[in-house]
Amino acid sequence: MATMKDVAEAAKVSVITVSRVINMPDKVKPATRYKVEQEMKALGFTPNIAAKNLVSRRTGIIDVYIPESIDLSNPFAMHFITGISEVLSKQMYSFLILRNRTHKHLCDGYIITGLLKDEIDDFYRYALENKRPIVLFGHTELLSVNCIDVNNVTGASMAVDHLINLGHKKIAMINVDEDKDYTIDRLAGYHKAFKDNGLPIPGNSVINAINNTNGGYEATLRLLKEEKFSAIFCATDTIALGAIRAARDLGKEIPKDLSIVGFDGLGHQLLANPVITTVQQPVFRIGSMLAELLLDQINGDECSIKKLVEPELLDGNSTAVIRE
Amino acid sequence: MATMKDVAEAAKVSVITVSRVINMPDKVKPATRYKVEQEMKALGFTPNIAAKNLVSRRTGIIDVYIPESIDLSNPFAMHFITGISEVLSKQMYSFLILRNRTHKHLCDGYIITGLLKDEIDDFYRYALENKRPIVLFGHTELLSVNCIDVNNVTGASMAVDHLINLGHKKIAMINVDEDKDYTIDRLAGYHKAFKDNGLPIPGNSVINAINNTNGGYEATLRLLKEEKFSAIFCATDTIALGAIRAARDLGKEIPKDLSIVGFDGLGHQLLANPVITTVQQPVFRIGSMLAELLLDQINGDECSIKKLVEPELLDGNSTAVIRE
DNA sequence: AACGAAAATGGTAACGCTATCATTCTTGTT
DNA sequence: AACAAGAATGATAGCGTTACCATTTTCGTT
Repeated sequence: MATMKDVAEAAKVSVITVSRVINMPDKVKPATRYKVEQEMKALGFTPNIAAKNLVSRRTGIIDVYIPESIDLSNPFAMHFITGISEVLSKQMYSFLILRNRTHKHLCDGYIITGLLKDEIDDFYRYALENKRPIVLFGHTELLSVNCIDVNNVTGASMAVDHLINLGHKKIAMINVDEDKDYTIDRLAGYHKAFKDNGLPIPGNSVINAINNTNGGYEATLRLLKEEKFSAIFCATDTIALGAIRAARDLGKEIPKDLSIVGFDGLGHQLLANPVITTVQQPVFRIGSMLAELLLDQINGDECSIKKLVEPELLDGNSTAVIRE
Repeated sequence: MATMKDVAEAAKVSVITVSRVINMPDKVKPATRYKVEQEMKALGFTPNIAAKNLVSRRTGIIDVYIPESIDLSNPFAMHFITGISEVLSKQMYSFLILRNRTHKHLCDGYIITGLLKDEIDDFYRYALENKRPIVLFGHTELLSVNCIDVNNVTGASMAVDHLINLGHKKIAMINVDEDKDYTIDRLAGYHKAFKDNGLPIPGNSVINAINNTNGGYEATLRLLKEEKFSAIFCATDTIALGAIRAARDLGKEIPKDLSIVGFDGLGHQLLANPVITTVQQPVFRIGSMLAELLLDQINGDECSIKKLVEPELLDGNSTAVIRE
């Protein structure tokens, strides 16, 4: 493997000039630069990342924390990771997907997602100690943690708006049974839609469930036993899946007898029946934005960004105009 | 950040002894080892990977080549990557997903997938030059390339067997229009099933298609125009999706009028109707096996392994007993 | 107690790169 | 032609680890 020394000898310059051709080409006279570049090509020179990292005190690795509760095999997670990967690999960074917080490891920065408030605080302290920047998919008030989140409030309100526009008034919500920002915000969006449309916020219409298909299934059974709802807004697509199964088991046809909207945009609904109407999070874009933000921070940009991106309503066929 | 020197001073030993505690603990007297370990904990010492890599001439990075033609967002790809990630991160290796072959980059080894025969040859030459091991998801006769592949022959024959057992005799196949090992093998498996069941291999029953839903759609229209088939074996689930749409557009009910089997196991068919009967590849396991094999090779094991893993038939409801 | 072999430990030089400061070469101005 | 100021280049040290060889310690044997 050719080193800078080899290139330097071949081009009859010093190693440091070769280094400059790579890192600050403007500082090298065009003629010298050309000669060096020719020799680099001829020798098939590739810089040794380990050496570079050693001297610049970097590892070249970004830790991506995704808790085990998030299924990596769903397209939602994958798009996110692909977005990150796209940006990082261009900058010769590589990344490690870590599944639990105890797996501590030296890296240049963290992309974290899906953690609870106090977990983020822990992380923040740990990262501050090591002077490593953090970016977060989500939201926190902690300084020097750049965040990007989907606007869960407007997202949820779009979903419920859609139902209201179809004539629904008795709209229930199945929320996720966890104290996270997104659950609070989606609930707020649910309320907002009623308010925006000049409707009273219904009582006894929100029920909590564990975020899996079973949770959605059972919540729906409970929900439809007591009150008569014509539509359900599910805080996640996974819950919506369970809701649809439960409704069918109760003999209801979807969307004729019951409209259902989800949230997330799991994708791959190719042969699904019904295709769930859902609020899609642009996770690919969020992943790449977070990676860019993190690299900026690593390179010394002291910006503090708390950004919300707007999701999009994907109309499927799990919703219909209410029957009179 | 604490270095070995700090630990050495604190424990009143030399740096090299600290190094030995980490890399060859047996060579250090228990009392010394204990003292060093205590100090490592107290100082929160983590070895500097860059320095380790520099001196041991490694990069700590594995390049994973997945051609752009493979959609990273499908669960199939994701399980594969997760399998790789699981193994590598335990050994403090990290990985880069590369999407085209021109993106050449120094690494400790390659995991490659989805390449054509001559592309593998190219790769092989390049990797040999750099003395970097390769493992392949697929098959090749090249020495020192360890391969793991799904047994596409038995997989395809399982699928067709299943149809034959349901009473089907006029079984068509839609194969992928590419000259890859898996297409050849799945075709061979199709033939094998007839032979195993003592049936004659039908003529004019195999048609090629581009590997996407449109390809499957159009191939099915062509197929059903001429001959009367009661079942179709699709070489991929993606083609099967298109086939189902085409059949429906021709007014056929599935599985009543036409049985369809796919191959791959894309997953996430939660609300799908029908759920495609398919041959599932254990991609997670293949990913982790490949990663382990590669690490073994990097550590000097000169083993040559060409292994086939057996896929599994997942029964959905896109197949039914033939109507008389 | 003296000796030798084996175990345990240490000193020093790399690994390939960049930072820092020093030196040489250009160029424009008087 | 002389000079200053800036551009271009170079010499050297050091990043944190391991490899190699040298030295010291330990322990059983005579």
